[in-house]
Amino acid sequence: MGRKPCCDKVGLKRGPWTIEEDHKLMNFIFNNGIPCWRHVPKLAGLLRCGKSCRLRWINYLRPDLKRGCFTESEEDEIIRLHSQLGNRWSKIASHFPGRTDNEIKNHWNTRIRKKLKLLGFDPVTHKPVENGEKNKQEETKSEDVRKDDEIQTTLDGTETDDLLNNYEILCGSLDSSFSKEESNNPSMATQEEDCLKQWVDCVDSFFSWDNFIHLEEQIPFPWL
DNA sequence: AACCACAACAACCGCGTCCGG
DNA sequence: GCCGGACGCGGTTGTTGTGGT
Repeated sequence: MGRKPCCDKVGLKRGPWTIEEDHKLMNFIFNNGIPCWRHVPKLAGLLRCGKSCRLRWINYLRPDLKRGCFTESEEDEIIRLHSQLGNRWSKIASHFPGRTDNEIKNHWNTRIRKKLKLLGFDPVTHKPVENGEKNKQEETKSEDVRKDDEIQTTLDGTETDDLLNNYEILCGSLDSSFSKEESNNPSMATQEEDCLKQWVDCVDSFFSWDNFIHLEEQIPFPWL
């Protein structure tokens, strides 16, 4: 029963990636593309499994990643998409160029879910929590959590009722098509440009580019 | 200054799906 | 159509950072 592990784990490194490992992986992918993740670690000289390399590349090293906090409008769209798609993070992420499913999932679990709960909505169904159920939940809350909730009931001075209204308006427009919005979005090109700039700034400060040999000649970047 | 609790994020794990043989 | 390998996804865990006591 069960699947074979994706790789022989003996002797493989785990945990946080070092700069040197990132460097090796990036250098390899820039020079060779991604032939087969299973072979990448060996060819790149890394003691990692292919899955780990893939994850690192997708979630952290990819040039088109947009790092930084989620904007309010991004959060709103995440909520809206989640109400439509559920926990299909990759599908949700596909609507946010430069954002990864992991990033969105983490943001949902750490912030948005709490926000919805505080507003009295079930983050799974996106429906208002029943009063009885809510009361039951309230009873089981610790004193500390309740205090926390009291503070949070007004966010930035906005009354909870207003927030509820906003949320309902948000969810009320579920029919609008995303692809249509995207295609009509004039800021999309500048967003991509910003992503690239951000990434270059980020990598610049992170690595010594002297270590890359004639990078511009070797990287098959589509924009070069 | 030291400790603790919590939040945020990175990374791992296991399963489902896809695809080529 | 079946099988097995590889990839992708979503849930979960681990690690690090930060604020409070």
